[in-house]
Amino acid sequence: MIQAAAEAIYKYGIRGTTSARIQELSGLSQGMVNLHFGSKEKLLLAVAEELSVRYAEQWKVIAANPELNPADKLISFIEADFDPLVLNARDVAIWFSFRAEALSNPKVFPFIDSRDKGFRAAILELLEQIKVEGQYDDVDANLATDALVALLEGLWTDYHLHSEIFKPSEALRICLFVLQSMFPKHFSNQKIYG
Amino acid sequence: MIQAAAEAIYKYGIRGTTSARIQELSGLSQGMVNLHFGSKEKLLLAVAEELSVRYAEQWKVIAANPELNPADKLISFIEADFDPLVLNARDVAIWFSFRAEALSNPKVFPFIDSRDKGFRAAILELLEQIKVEGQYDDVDANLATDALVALLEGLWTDYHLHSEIFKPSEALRICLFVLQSMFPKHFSNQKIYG
Amino acid sequence: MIQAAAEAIYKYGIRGTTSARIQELSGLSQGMVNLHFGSKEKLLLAVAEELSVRYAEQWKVIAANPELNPADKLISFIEADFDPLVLNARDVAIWFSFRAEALSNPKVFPFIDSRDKGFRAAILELLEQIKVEGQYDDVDANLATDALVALLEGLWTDYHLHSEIFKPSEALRICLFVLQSMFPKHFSNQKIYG
Amino acid sequence: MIQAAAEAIYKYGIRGTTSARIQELSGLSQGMVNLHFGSKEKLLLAVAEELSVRYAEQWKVIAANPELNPADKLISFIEADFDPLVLNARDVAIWFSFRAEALSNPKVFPFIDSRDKGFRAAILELLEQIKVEGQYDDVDANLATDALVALLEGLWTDYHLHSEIFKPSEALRICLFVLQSMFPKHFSNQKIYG
DNA sequence: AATGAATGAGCTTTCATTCAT
DNA sequence: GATGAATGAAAGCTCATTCAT
Repeated sequence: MIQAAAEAIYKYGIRGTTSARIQELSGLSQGMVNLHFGSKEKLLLAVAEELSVRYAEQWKVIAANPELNPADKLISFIEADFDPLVLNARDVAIWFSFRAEALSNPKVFPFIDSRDKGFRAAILELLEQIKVEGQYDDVDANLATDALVALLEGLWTDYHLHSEIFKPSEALRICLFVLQSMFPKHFSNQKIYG
Repeated sequence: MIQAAAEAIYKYGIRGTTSARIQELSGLSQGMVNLHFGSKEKLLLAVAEELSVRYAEQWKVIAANPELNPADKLISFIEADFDPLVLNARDVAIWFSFRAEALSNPKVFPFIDSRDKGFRAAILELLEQIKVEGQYDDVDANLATDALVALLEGLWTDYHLHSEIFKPSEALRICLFVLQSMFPKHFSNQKIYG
Repeated sequence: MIQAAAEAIYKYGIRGTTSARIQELSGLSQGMVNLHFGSKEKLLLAVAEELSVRYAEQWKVIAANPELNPADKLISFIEADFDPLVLNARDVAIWFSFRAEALSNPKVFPFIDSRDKGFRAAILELLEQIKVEGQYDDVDANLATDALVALLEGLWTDYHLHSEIFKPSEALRICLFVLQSMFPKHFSNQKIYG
Repeated sequence: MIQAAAEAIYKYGIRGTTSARIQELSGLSQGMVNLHFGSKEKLLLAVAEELSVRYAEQWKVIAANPELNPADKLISFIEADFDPLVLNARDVAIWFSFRAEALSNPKVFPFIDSRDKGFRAAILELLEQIKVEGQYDDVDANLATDALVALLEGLWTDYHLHSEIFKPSEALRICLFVLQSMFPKHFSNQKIYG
């Protein structure tokens, strides 16, 4: 039913996501939504949570990998961000729907803000390691982190609006180009144009 | 009435923006929405258009200024992007509401996509000029443009979710830091930390 | 404005006859209806009255003609009933609209019932004269009157529903056929098939 | 609910038949109309259909009776036309309401025109048989049919406008009088005055 | 007298939710 | 637990009427 609700948000938008359409897409009975989730609103929150958990799980697996050096881990993070598991038209559309709801509906906030808490900290830690490794003394790791996080957000926005022409490989190149500008010793040319 | 509708979207979200609430916020009568806009939906489009036009006008004034050199013009673009005229809690919330609608409601798309068409071209032109000026031979102006546009988008997203703690000056620093990494001769340190 | 209202009833039906449509068809301003008629309802009554008066005037002119003998006067009555002045698609449609309203809206009743009062009496008088003239002893003039009046009503109904294929000459033949059956000496064959 | 809608049309006219009044008369909830009929308009069509079917069923039973000779069958037709099952104030009022709608709302036309198709053919067949039986060489069966059908229509109109004083027995006498005039051998005096 | 912007009661319809089965 | 007919609050919209100009 969470999938049906997700599909409904994607197809009809949050405003067009009615109980009837969720029911139609799920093939279940009318009463099911309220029986299992209490209300439509709670089902929508469950959709948000499902997305949030899926996104967090992915990068946490990478973060926990002891075999990767900081630069490779960072690239893995970025690649994961453009992985169809999380970056697909439906889920990104839902993500943006909840983002739009976040201000007027504080209950969804924790789910759509999940990037910010641990994710930013993980990026920051990597960039600080890279900074030390490469002796990039004039680089502010915090600024670089904010830049990278915002860049990823912006690329998701681009994907949301142009999912048909958006190329994940191109997005990756953009990120690597920025990283290369900041940390030239770690992110060499061939990785971008290879 | 456009203002009242905008306020309603901000306060109640797009889903909670009912005719009754628009009426309440405007202080006008029920019939006004349909009298002047034909339908609530058309009023919402008028809100989107108003935002779109306001945003476009601002950067076009800067683009048309012949006295600015490319680097200063670019900085003006970025500063304008964080100007309260366009970057304020209400309007950004509305912006995100329409972004979320864009996929399921193609009519709003032209208004929320306005950044992409002319704006990107203007940025690209500036970066190409800077590239030539500074002989940054290994910089791909297209990649840099995509990066900068995405960065601005991402910072807006950050503002949308954290408008109380977001500092425009910090956002500007992030942008300058990225530009400095790419075009060190043009965007010097003191501008960031000054 | 009465004409515009009549046109609206014809084009859109009584239910679809809104002030806006009357205004559009009249080319006048919104306020005119209330200014000159007090309310839309009163304008509709004026339409009914106009129709009623026009119908009554026509047969009364015939009734007042001293040169016609009873049989010819009766035929004139019938011919007048199928005259485009009263039997035209628009006016008959309006007639039926008000007939439908008559039960739930007693104010229109006098206008759409106008046939019954004087008209029936005039017919009865003619048939009684014809009966005496022709010594049709076994003909009940009252029955014949009711039959003829009902026949005319029924033919109007037929016209209302099939105005494109309805032929007034055929309707006249039907009436003459009935009259001939009742009063064979007065309404000869050749008049029907001539 | 069809009954409630019918009642509403009778009491308030088609214009006054609002969802609220149908609901009030039915004792059911607001949502019922749309739940079961999709829209108020479709419910009204269902009312028209119900009337149409009821009327058609009645005369078709008579038409299918092999025991009746043509003259008796014709009289049965006429009697059926004045039977309270179809000739009652409410249903005739509704009939006229839909007649008035027919021109501007083609969807109702099939239902209110049902008399014309099969009914006329059935009458014509009977009159042709009677004509042959009685050797009424100078009677045009088509004219007679048109006359009779129009007569019945006209008597319904009379009933619609004066249901309290209208006497079905009198209406029957009128019809028999006309038939007797046309086919004297088949429809004798005593049947009228008996 | 004439206008038409403005009004708001009342319309049809939608839809999340309930609850008897 | 599962169902879906039934509910009614609330939605968007229409439209006759008002009234300042």
